[in-house]
Amino acid sequence: MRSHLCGLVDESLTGSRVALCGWVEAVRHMGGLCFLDLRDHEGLVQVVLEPNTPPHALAAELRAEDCLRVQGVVRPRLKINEKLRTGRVEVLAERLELLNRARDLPFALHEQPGEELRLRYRWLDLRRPRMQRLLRLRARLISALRRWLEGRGFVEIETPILTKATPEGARDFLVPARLHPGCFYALPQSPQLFKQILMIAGFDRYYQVARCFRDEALRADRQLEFTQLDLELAWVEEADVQATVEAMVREVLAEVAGIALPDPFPRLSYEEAMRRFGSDKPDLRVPLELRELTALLRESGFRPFAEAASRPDGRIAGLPLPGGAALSRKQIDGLAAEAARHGLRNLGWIRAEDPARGREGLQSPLLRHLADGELAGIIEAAGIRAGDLLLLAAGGFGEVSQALGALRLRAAETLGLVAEGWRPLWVTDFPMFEFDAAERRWVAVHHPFTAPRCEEPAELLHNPAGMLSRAYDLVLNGHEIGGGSIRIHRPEMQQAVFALLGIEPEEAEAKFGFLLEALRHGAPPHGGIALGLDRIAALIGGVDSIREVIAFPKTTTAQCPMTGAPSAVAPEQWAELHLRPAGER
RNA sequence: GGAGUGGUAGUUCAGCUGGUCAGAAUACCGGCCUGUCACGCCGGGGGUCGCGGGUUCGAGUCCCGUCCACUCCGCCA
Repeated sequence: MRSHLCGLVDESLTGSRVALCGWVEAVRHMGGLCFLDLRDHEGLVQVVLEPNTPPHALAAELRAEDCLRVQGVVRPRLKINEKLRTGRVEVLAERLELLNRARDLPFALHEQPGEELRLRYRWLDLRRPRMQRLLRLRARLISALRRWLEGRGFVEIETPILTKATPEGARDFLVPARLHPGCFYALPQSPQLFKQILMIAGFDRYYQVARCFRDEALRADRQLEFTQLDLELAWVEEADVQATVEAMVREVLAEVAGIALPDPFPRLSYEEAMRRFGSDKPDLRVPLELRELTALLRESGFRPFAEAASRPDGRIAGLPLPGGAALSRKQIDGLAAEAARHGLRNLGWIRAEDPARGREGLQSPLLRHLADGELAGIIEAAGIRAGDLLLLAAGGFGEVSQALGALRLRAAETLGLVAEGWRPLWVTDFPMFEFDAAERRWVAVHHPFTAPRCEEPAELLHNPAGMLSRAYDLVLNGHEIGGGSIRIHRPEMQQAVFALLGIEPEEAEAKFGFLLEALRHGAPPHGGIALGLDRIAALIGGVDSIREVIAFPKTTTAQCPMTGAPSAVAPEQWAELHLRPAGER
């Protein structure tokens, strides 16, 4: 009612009698006149009380954030303040009704309190125009996605929240099963297996706005529970899924946020992404690229370079920063610290005053270690010009790539090189497995249900290290907003993957028997994707944290300042669930 | 599990190498103000300096521990 009426109050109603509800944003007195700013979600509506009218007595008692109903006549305003968006409408009040009195608030709505306070008093925080905008944007996004999918034959099917624990992947949230002592349900990390079952069940275009749960550390872009747009299609290959998702994302983001995305999205292999950008989710708004120096420095007289270049997995790479010579020593140290955070102990750099003068035109702690030819080769290979700075890293491929990838982003920000706009891309050709050195076994890069790039299980078993998968990630401006794959639809291949992951046949039957059995009943080829709705909403809303687009998020210690969750429960509840508090026997 | 930054009035913050450092703005309370819109002017109240311990003649300040918030690494199939 409030929004409805407020929405109707505009200048076209001049002279009309209206009733509207809202919070009193501010009360101002000027002689016998009183001005109230009544706030709806769009902004402020001004209410005027003239001297000595009955409502005035009440108005004198009002304070900010009281809840009020006003009846009166809309009249032309005398002044307008475009900057503050107030004074758009003036209502001469005939009757004021105080619906609910507000006590002093812990913070004024125009103030900028810390995040903990905002979360504790989330009902106040959410009243503010910024949060109204973000949550309404999120709602429009989800609504538009649903409409798009519904229009193309996708069926939304709900899958269980209480389900079965999965052995791999993230840590599960477990729910004790009262009716089955010692047994637990798990909250889903994703509806992955259910949607594959739905493909086998003949729902060949499924989607779900699905809440997912992972008991892992929280971050600006990670919450314990988050929302995926989960999709799956039968009888498809990579290009089909990608074309569908691309069209959906392109059309929906244009509709809800006026964002124009390229058609088609560029594709980049995982290998090329790591080589050129040092990341599997490169931000293409940044015009910087890594340069390969490994071969050039294989014979270097500088031991660290020669050693790194001779390692089988070694890499020496440079990151040229145009105009980077202007960076201060302190700023370079800051970049080195960033590299250290990503596991790179020594960051080399060469500052190019005038590379045409050879060694004389360069500044670097490395100068005395490198021969003239090497220096010239590096400058040439990296494309260094006067005024540039070259960052250098040597070591293992992953370590060097990741560190320079992080520096690429950091330096671009420092140098103001991040372009405006929206740059999506697909990252494809991921490896099927990577070797976990600590646990000395293969682990799935995507997940164990992802199809490999081969037809026969024997091929996979013969070459797990070199096998690529049929997975793909969707990246937007350096953020992974979705990941998916073509799935395994033959039980023999699924068993081969389980075997490579060290899951014994009996274990596989116990944990995934239902999937293997379903695959044996004529499973069609299928594939899909899951998009991170929180991340997409945050991106198009222009905010840095998904907490800003979640109504009631958790803090980084996984607590809710508003409700106090999680909290202790009574001993009777422990007993009922066949549990004992830690420490008791 | 690890690293970093922060925690001082309701709120946002200042407070240097330990010694009038208990401060500002805003909010709140009282008074004044006939077109205000973060109104303005005058006056007033308000703090366990996150918590615990230590060093010192003396700690908001230094040290140790701890809790909380945020960022990052690990982790997130």
